[in-house]
Amino acid sequence: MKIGRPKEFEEEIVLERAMEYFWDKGYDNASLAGLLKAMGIKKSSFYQTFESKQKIFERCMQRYIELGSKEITDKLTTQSAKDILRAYLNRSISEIQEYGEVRGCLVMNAGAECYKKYPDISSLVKEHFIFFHNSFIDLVKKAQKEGDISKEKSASMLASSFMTILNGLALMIKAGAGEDIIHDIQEHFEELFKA
Amino acid sequence: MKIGRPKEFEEEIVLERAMEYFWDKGYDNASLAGLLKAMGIKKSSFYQTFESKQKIFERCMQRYIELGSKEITDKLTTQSAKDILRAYLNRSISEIQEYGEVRGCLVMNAGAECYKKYPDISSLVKEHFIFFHNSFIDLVKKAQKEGDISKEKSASMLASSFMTILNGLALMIKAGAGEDIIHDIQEHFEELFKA
DNA sequence: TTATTTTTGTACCAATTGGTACAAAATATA
DNA sequence: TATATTTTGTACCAATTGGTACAAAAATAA
Repeated sequence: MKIGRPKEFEEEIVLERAMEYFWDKGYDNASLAGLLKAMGIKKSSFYQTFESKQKIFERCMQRYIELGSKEITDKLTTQSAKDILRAYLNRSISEIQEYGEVRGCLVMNAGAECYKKYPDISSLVKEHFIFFHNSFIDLVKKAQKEGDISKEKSASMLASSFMTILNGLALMIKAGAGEDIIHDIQEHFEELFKA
Repeated sequence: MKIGRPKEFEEEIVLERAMEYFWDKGYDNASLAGLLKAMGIKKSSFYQTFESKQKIFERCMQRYIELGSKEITDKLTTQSAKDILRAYLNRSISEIQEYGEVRGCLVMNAGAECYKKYPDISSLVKEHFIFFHNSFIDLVKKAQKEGDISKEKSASMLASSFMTILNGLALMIKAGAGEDIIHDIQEHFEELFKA
């Protein structure tokens, strides 16, 4: 067995708790104190295991993407690609309806927040951004192949537009958009992604 | 004449300097020290004239909207409504091309940043949000009347979509979107707002 | 049991935050 | 000139920030 005093927590579990906390609060507004409380570990354990606030945040973004990718591949066995795209849009909407809050995308939020302030995080976000974009291109292409989205528009353009709408909607809701405007956006989505 | 020692600055001027600073930095990330430096006044003058960081920020949002509205009415004498809409979209794009930075909309940024953290600012943003939306509805209706946008889609839906794209684009650029994706969004705009 | 290794708890730290207190300076009125 | 009024400059403040130091605790290996 491993020598020395054993860890009293599982790294993966407390990492995902940190991820949820960062997702709620963003980067700067996530205080170390709150983070430790959310993770259920003490400061010394935190710094020994995760090195710094920035380092664990970067790991949280990575974990966020891993979990998201896994979710898509899982859903693809039972849902159409277009339904998955629609589900992304409806996520912010049901969040606000059920919990009264919107979180948006952890990584894209970090992109906006850390822009011009934390270059390391920003460039990591930029890498992830490309991954997101490619994932959406794949989904659009699949939906086009399945006949649910017209093949007249390019998959790249539709993926870009979709990401823009997705992130724009979350921001709009945070800024105070009500049911009527949310409905407008849904209509816009159906119009853009018609067969 | 007014009794007592005279002010060494003009309130309106330093207010607009504060507005620019907040526009660059956001709310939390705008430090009092930086704000004072940008405004060119001392702490005591600041607190006597503007009361608090939050109060001056609220005044900055108000000023931002006043200046924006004035800009639109000015442009409407020489430009078509559709060109003004297009100019909004191109603003973020030329910002990134010329200065290498994107600021987005001061008020909408505040909406995202202050969401669930500063209820007073959030509810003020919500008020302004409605004003923005109505302004865009007016512009769309005008463009429809001028024959530059199809009358088949509702003005409200187009205004909502436009705001979403506008704010989504700024966020996308901050998160690392490159020229190709920006081009995709421009294409999407022209497609959505065709005659 | 003793020595070694690792984790955990607590106390501490310098820097920064927005905001206040108060005296000094600059003006108008009497 | 003396007094009232307002602005400005400086010193200060408590609270919070992310991060470090170090001893106590808990395990294995000898």
